[in-house]
Amino acid sequence: MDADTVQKNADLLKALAHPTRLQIVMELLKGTKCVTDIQEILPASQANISQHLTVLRHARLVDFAQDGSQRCYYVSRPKLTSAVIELLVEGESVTRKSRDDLVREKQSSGGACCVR
Amino acid sequence: MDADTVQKNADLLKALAHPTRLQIVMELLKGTKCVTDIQEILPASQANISQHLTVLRHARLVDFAQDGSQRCYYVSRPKLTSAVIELLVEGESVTRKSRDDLVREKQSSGGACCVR
DNA sequence: TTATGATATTACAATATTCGAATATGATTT
DNA sequence: AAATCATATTCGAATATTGTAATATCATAA
Repeated sequence: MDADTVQKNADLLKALAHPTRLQIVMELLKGTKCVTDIQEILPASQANISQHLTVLRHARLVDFAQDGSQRCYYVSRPKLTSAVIELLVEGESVTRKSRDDLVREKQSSGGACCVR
Repeated sequence: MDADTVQKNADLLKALAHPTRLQIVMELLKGTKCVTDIQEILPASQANISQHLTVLRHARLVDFAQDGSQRCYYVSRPKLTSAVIELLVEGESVTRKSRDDLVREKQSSGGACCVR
């Protein structure tokens, strides 16, 4: 990943990294919704939801189709977002390694490790 | 996902959502490294790298094993982090839908859509 | 065309993040 | 014990994010 791509991907993650925005995306993955629909589901004001949708839109994670006075929002990169959310839901447990574990790893797998 | 889990997962994403931290994790996925090793790879100061490692550690994304005066950092949830990074590298292209697309989706898939 | 419903924008205060500079801590070597 | 290497912490200024309140826009209905 070149520096520019790293920055873009960090920005993408940042857009997802807010509880309200994460919930909005999860709801939209279930189906297209307008702002009012989202308001009925999440405990946030209309203005606030609209602001979060703007952030998600700028990150190109969601988009909308206009339907009269409503805007039907949908997830514009559903595979990416649903896969990330799946991974979060799975919730890998934390691995702890001792110095000795690292020494052993260095032995077996060639040596890409800082341990002596 | 209950409210508490949403918050925790948003925090996890936030820890990853910084270019320097994302790069640190990518480097550590290649192999355990101490702070000095990371300094030689990334364009950031010692203090700054240490600060970012603290953030990653608090998010339980990395941990270290002490080796004398060095700290060998490693990724403590490698499946989660490598899978997320894989997805970012793949880079799903953005889908754009018209109102008519949404109407059609509503027709076929039952009706979980806000469109008329 | 006035009213209303749906959504966006602006302004602003509160809070959080970021990074550099300086300093501290802890282990190892001399 | 003093010097040195590896790393962490603290402080503070700059910047960014967040939420609320108020207002604006825009489409439709009356």
